[in-house]
This record gives sequence, C-alpha cells and structure tokens, in this order.
Amino acid sequence: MAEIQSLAKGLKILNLLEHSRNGMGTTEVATQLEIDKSSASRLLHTLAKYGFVEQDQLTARYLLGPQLVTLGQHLLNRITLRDHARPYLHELVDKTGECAHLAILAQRQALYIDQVESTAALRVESEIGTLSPLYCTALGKILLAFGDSRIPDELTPFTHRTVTDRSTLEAQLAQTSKRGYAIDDEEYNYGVRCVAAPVYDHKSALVGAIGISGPAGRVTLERIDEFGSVVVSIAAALSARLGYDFNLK
Amino acid sequence: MAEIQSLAKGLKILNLLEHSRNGMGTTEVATQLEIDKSSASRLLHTLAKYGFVEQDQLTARYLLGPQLVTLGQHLLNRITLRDHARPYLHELVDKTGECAHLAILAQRQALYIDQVESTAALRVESEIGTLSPLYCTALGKILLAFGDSRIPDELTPFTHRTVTDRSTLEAQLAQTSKRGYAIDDEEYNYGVRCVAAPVYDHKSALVGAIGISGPAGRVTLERIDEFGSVVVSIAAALSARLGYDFNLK
DNA sequence: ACGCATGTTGCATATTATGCAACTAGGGTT
DNA sequence: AACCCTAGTTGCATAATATGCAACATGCGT
Repeated sequence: MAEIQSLAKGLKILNLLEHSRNGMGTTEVATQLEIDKSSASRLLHTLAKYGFVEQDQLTARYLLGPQLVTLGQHLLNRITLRDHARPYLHELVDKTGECAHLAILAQRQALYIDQVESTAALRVESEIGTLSPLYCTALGKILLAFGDSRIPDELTPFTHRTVTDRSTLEAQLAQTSKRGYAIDDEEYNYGVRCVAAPVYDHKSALVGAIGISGPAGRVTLERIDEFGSVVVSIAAALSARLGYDFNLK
Repeated sequence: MAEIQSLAKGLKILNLLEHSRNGMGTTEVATQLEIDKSSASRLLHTLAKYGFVEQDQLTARYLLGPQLVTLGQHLLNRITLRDHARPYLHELVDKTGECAHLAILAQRQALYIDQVESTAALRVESEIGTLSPLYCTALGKILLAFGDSRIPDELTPFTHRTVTDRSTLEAQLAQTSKRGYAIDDEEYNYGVRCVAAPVYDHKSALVGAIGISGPAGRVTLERIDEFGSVVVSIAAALSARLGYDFNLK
C-alpha cells in the first residue's frame, strides 16, 4: 500500500530527533530529509502544534515533545500491566489463600487477563481471556465504580443473589467507591465470594482491577473487611509500581 | 502558519488511540476524523509502517505502537536527568567534600545543568547554564571521549596547562575511556582540578557527565585515583537509575 | 554597521491525498 | 451450506494541498 508521504515525513522527523543530542534546526531537518526548508518548517510547526516536538526556548532548535512521553507511557502501562501485576497476584494468594485475578475493561465487560491459583483443594476455577459481566462480579464492579460508570441496560440474573435492580446497584457502586473495594456475594456463581480493588496508572487513570475469589465457606461475610483491606493495600502497591502518585489523591 | 493536514490527521489518530481502551478499527477512525475509510486505512498503514501504531493480532484493531514507547522513554530520560541526578550530586559532595556538577552536550560544548556546592570555605564557583569547552574540562572530556568524539578545530589555551596539541589530547581521551574517568588538571582555571565520569541511559547511550571540582591543594594528583573511583561508582549508580543495563557491556 | 546563516511567508505548479465505487474477506444467522 | 452484513482494501479521476522557489525577516557574530 502506498504510504501517505507527508505523514511519513513527519514520523521520520521524530526518528531523526531521537538520535540528535541537542535537537535540530529547520535547515538541518530539511537537509536530512532532502526536502525544502519551507516544507521542513511547516512539518515541524504541525508536529509542534500537537506537542510531538517542541522548541528549545534558548536555542530555538526542535526537540521531541511531551506528547510522546504521554503516549509512550500510556502504552507501556497497558502492555506491561500483566507483567507488573504477577508478583502482586502471588502476594494476594499468599496472604489470603484464595485465587487471585487481574482484569481490565474490554468491550464493556471484565476481561480476565491473568490469574494465580491457590493451593487449596476447593478453589475457584476460571479462565484467562474470559469476559464476565461488570454488574455482578467484584472486578467488574470496580471497573464500573472507578472507571466507565455506565450501567448496562439489561441486568440478567445468574444466581438468586444477582442484583437486577438498577438503583440497588447504583447504591452498591457508591458504597464501593467510598470504601475502596468491591464485593461479589455469590452474585455470579453460587458459593463463590469475591473481593476486588482498583489499579491506577501514573496519571491516576484506572487501568484495571485485581481481586480474589474463594468459596463462601472460607470467604465469610465476617472476614470480608479483612480481605478488603488486604486487596486494597496490594492494589495500591501495584498502582505505585505503575507510577501512580498518591499525592494526587 | 498552515498545518500539514495529512500529518495532522496522523497525529490526531495517535491521540484518538490513546483514549480508546481496546484499539480502533479503520472505519471507527474514519468516522471520528470525518474522513473516508480509504484515507483512514492509508494513514493507519503509514503509521504502522513506522511503528507508531500496531495491529492487534487477534482483533485486527489498531493500538498505539512500540515506537512511541521508544521515543517517549528517550525524552523522559533527558528531561528528568537533572532530577534523577540531584541526589547523586549530593552524594558526591558528601563523599569528596568538593562541589559536584552535572553537564550534558549542547552545541558542541559542555552545558552545566546542575551543581551542588560544598560547604568548604574555599570552593569552586560556577554557574548553571554556562557552556564550557569540551577539550579542557573534565566533564567536557567525558562527553568527547564517550560521546561525540570530534575534537574542535581550535584548541584555545586558558591556562599554561591547557592541552593545545591535537595528538596529546587524543591520547588523553583514549586514556580517559580506558580508565573510565576524565581529569582536568588546571587546564581551564588555575588552581582547580576536576574529575568526571559518564552517565548512560537505558539504551547505553551517553546522556551526560557528572564530576567534582576542587582546589588543587585538596584534589591532589596523589588522590586523583581515589576521587576517580568515587565519581565512577556514583555515575554508574545514576546510570543504573536511568535504566542502564550493565549486562549490555 | 555589516554579512552570513537560519527561519518564515506568498504564490504558481505539480504532486498527492482524497472520495467514490467496486471488490474482497470474515463472521454470524437462518 | 448459502446467505447477508460489516469491515477493510484497491483503482482511478479529480480536487485538494504539499511543495519548491524566491523574496523577505530575523538574529548572531565579526
């Protein structure tokens, strides 16, 4: 396929700037790309307008711009979330004895992108890559409460505990964001309770949720708060690892 | 100034992709930018060719590409070098009792971008933002020996010790890169000796130099080696902080 | 004050990006 | 299995626009 040449030239400029130690001037860029100064000037201005390059105040030479940091960092977090999260999932398993899961928002559902199983004989089996509803899982409720808050139109019940009333769910989500963790009290699978907490990136944007699932016999309602604070603290540690700054609230 | 529209469209696509959780398809991009599918397709292919976007294997949707991480990370290191370096400069002052400086290559000169003063009564005063010659300062020699190695045409003497002979300087630089640190033996200012070492980034590229300056009476030639190893070890620690991988040589 | 180098603007022209339409390829449904 | 529907790619004529030239502007060093 034919490439869009003026776009290509702009991208080539970015690559050129990476390898220049102190930025480049318009003429220098023009020479490298074998185009006219005027074209280089216009391309650089366009790149600057969108923050992909910026001019050094002192020397007026062009340098790579802050937008690249934003985009690069953003991508880095998403790609490596799974890798970063793994040790924290293990820590969750160690501290709670239950299975730990990591999910992100995908197609308005909770996508399980990692799990670490507990060694208990009785444990919750689930599969990486599966999509689960947002409104009746702990991980999903986190993604709803702290991220994209639009509640689905249809609240299909999976157990008799599934919350199918819109306002009840809204109240639950409000409570969730207030206390910092979400609970699934046998709302998706009978006999399974889950607890989850939000994971933030360096810009304080929600990137995913981590949590634990266990049989209702072990994850009792009396111990929910205890599980909650463990999950919250480990999610906070993971967020810090991703560059989340707690001073920004 | 009029912007280059096709470049602008490409950059807009990158911004769009940042805010989409699971990438975007050709049609979706076309709708957002209010252009034809075919144009979107061609723009996306161009971005992909240069690594600024990539297609998800599974869904064929476009995501931000690895090139953004490369460029962003690169820039981040340069911007934050000063911040990262500060504690190491303090450490240098603590361990040597002399003033510590940080410089980068700028316009074929050594640009002092930070300093931490010692508490000694007799100390070297210098100013942040000043440009010094590469061939007769310790920081400059590091930038020459490990970075851009072109020796200036004119070797203007500042003191009677300034090396003005090309081959002598070349021999000094060879020695510098061999032992890992550079010396300025009253070659720029009378009565001042300096020692400096290189700072590398995550890609093993030289980003700057740090070093100390003190009166010749305290920074004696007998103790130069001792100062050298302190500076080298702290420069190495700073490099590691920037992601420099010592396994890569 | 002067000259040199770098950067910006106006404008005519030729390049090229664009939209349309036709075509291809998957995915889901009946 | 045949079908449709959506998403994506390609060919092509046209209109848009990126380009180079030249003139102008600006800043730096001598």
